Amino acid sequence: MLNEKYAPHEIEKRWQKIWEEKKTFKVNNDDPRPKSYVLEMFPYPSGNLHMGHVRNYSIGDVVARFRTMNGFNVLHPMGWDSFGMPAENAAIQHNIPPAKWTMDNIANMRRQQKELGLSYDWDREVTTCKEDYYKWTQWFFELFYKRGLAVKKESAVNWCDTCNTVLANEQVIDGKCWRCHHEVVKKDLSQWFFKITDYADELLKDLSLLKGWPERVKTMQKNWIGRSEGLEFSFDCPALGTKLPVYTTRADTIYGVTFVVIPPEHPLVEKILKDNPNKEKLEEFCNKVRNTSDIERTSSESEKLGMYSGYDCVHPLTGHKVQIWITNYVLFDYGTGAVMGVPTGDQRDWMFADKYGIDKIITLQPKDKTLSLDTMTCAYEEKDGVLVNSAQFTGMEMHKAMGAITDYMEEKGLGKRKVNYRLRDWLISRQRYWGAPIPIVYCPKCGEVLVPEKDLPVKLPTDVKFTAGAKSPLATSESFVHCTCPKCGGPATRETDTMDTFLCSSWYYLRYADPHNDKAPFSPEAVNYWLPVDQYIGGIEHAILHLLYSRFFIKVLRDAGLVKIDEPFTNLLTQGMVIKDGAKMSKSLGNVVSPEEIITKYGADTARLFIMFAAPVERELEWSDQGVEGSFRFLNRVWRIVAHFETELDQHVTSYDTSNLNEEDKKLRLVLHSSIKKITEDIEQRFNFNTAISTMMELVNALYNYKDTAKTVNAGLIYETISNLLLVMAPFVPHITEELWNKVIDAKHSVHKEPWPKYDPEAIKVDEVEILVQVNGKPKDRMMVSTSLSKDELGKVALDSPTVKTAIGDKKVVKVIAVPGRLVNIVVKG
RNA sequence: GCGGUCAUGGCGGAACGGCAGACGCGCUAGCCUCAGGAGCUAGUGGGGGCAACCCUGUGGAGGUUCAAAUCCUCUUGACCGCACCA
Repeated sequence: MLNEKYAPHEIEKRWQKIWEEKKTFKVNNDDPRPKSYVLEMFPYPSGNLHMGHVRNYSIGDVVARFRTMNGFNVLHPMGWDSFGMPAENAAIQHNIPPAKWTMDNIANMRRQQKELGLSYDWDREVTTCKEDYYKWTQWFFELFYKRGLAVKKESAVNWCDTCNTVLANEQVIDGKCWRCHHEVVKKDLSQWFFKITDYADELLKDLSLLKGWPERVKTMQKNWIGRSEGLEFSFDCPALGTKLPVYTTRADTIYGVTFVVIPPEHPLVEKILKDNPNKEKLEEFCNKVRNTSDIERTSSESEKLGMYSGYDCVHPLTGHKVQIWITNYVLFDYGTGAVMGVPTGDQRDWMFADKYGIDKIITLQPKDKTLSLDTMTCAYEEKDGVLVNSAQFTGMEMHKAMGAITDYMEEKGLGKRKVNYRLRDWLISRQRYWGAPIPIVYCPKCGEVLVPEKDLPVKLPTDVKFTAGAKSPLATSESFVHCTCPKCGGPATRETDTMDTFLCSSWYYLRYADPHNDKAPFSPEAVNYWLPVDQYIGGIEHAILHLLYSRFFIKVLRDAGLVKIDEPFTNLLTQGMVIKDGAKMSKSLGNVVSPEEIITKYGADTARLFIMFAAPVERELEWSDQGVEGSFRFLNRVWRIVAHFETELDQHVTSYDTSNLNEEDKKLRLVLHSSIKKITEDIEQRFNFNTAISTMMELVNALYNYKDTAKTVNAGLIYETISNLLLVMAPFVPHITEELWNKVIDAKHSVHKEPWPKYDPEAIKVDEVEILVQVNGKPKDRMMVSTSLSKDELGKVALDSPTVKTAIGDKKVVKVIAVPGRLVNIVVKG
């Protein structure tokens, strides 16, 4: 006998225990069913789950359970991206060891996840800060190193003073640190880089393979990689005894060059300064520019400043003198680090020339107009025009001229075509403690040496001071720093930096395939079976960072023969944020709703249902306490209607005569089968979980309606309806459905192991349908007609309607459009 | 500046080019109840009408179409990404 009242807490605790004991969601690598890999981005163990997590995992859980019910062997794992700064900050502030802080948080968050009833195979849990994981992260570093893709190089890098570490380009948002939001400064340091730029072209090109990714994410990656085609050529600088190479995408404006600009970082500056009469002032200027913050320096709004170097170079085509200027508006690490200045073709150059009185030459103008320096007030930056003052290219259309001039320069050996990328190499060193140590040893004799594979992992020491300042805390551990050289056996020191945590997360989805392997990061059989991830689900904030790094990793691993795939994630679903009162939930705004609080009040099923119902997955979800009540009310309605029909259900009438149904039965059966169809399509094809749920609500409403209107209860139909209702609801609200299934349908088998229901096409066929009759597009009448009518017959019936006749009056019927099953539109004139 | 997304009742949101507002929240009225912050029933875009009904309506202006929230052009606003990348 069912309880009269729905009591979520008792039900949920009980079933969670049973699922855990029976290992209901355990998955095997050898299973005859087709595989499906459903993955949610693993969390950083910050301490507590927030609503964003709940949304992420609820979506993943619905997809995973739906696929299981549809006959797939589904891999649905969970783990912890557990290296990172917050653990270290806890150590500094509260004197708690980072490992303890992290593991405590993991335990708490895992408990919260279990309270949500998520269908993870917990036996496959991975934790990136554990030795059995970071051993392989280090192993991958070595793989990259051996393939020449991990290199140490000196360069101006992003430095966050608050976090005391360097950052990758991708981790600098608007000139600020992605974690602490403090301003990032440039520092010249020797750091480890992964050469992601070697794969720039493929990372761009293969975006076209990702048909299951949102356009938005692909566009963001495309822009981030930023491929551009242009011409690289050099200006001769006889006075400095060297050449000055520049890069341009506007070869057509080459005859308009009147100066060349270089940044203070440019190697030529040293030569310029030597014996320069203006040395002091130039040096002062260079230092001033170098000390400007990065945001200021790279903002398009900041003033363009420069100083004439005192040296000129020679235009390769005209032989004219071209002044060399040192400026603050050129990026040293893009292209050749020097740029040609064309005042009439580029607004920045125009303003710069105006300010410092540099010559301007018009070399491009509109087809139907002649430009003059006397009347021009800004550069001509239009995307069409004709060349003037450009020797043999004068009169040529600009796009044609771009090619022609480039060809000419190549023929004469003056320059060559060049492709440049905005993407920079991935800086992976971090001067932090809580990360995987870089497995490198520095030997006075042998230089840079890899730690042999058999000695991995290089373990994190525990005898460190966290207040090391600009150096990694690892440097404070004597026992860690001093070692012997693996090559010569002499005394050596270890690299004290750790790896960016994004490296740990670039391969975790591979480890789930084979999580306990201690011989290799994974076996080829396991990854070949499970990978690629069929459905990846996570926040848009990783559009570039994690998703780009992971794609890069897979390409390198593929080239190393470790995997056979080109891309890690076939389909990507980017969920929207959970907000409240129009703003992101945050402690400082005081608008945080904690998942635990909701689970305590209504249970996990309500929380999951509401979060799936309140908004389409990709859009922002506005949290509404009243909305949650509505979801809870719905589950209560389900419970009561099942309880109401318990007597009929107990008879287990699993079949009935469908050819002899009364009106109420027919109606309910139609709603049932069209609901199954709609819900299946909503989940499978479009991820329209919100409308899938509204369809379930309609089905429940139909059941209530049946209860009130049916003169007799058809026990077979009720059994069919309620068992199917529980099945389609199961992925969304696993506890209540399991309980009801167990009590009234099948006490022996889990609802979550049942096959997904199929609708009966016969049941959704109707003999008669209501169609709308329009006259000139305006609704005039509606009528029940047989579905077997042809278009012509439909038109005739419509024209016969008295209402329609009145509406037509004495006007002339011009055309009749009939759409079977929908409407007839009669076009009249006069 | 470049690239992208979006705009529908009081609110969250539905709607293969085919009856706009499904479903839910909120609100109103009624029933049930000692009571209700429980449950049930009905109503709920705006304007008009006693009424059957009529007019109007998807940010704005045009266009395509028998038919437009949906397609096209322009425009306004909001949000997001990149941004001195030569």
